[in-house]
Amino acid sequence: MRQIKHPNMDQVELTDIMYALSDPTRLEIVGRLANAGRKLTCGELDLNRPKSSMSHHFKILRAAGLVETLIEGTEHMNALRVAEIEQKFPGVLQSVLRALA
Amino acid sequence: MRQIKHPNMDQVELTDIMYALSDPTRLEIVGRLANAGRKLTCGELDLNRPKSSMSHHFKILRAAGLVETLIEGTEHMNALRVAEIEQKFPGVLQSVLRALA
DNA sequence: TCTATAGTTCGATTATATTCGAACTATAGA
DNA sequence: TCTATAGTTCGAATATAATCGAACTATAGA
Repeated sequence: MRQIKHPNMDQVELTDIMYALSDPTRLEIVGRLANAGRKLTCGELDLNRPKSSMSHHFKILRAAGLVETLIEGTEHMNALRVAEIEQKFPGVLQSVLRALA
Repeated sequence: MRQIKHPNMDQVELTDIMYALSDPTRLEIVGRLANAGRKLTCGELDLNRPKSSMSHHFKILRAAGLVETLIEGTEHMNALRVAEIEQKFPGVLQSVLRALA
């Protein structure tokens, strides 16, 4: 598996996004990715949880189209798909990020 | 029980709102309330589901601060708390409503 | 006071999510 | 080729949610 697969925006439902953002841990991840302004590894987020739990949450964030993960060496670099989400659902992610800040 | 209790906005968490909006049935209810532009009874929504199921979803929408229910006679009149939600979490509900339309 | 109506509550069933340890995969670097 | 590192997958336990029938509450109107 060379790179992780991500959904196209036209496959993403609003309910997927709402669901992904309904968990405090995932909202925390999203907030940190937004604040970082650069790609972060899962480890850098350090939410004090087992790797398998983090992996689970990232899977859901990816499925919702919120996060893009690029494999670089042994690390997985994560970024928010802000622009794409913004185009599909204008204002939704941006207003959530504003609410988090 | 004269009137139904609703949470103050300062008791409402963003995760509550995201969770409430993550269910297709509830998103449908929210969309219809927004489009109606007036208070609707549960029955008027007519989503073809048992009363107990509808009541369950309304309970969650109320707990999330999204819906306000006023008892008038035997009917429960429901409205979105658009202005209050907008003040607490600017843009969140509005952008979701735009995405639904 | 009786009846119909609107919605809630209760309780049980089923479905879906969360959590996390253990085993696994893939890559970098020695 | 060996080892360490980063993250995924698997599996099982536990928790939370959705669904809906049946019984209940409250009000309007006859």
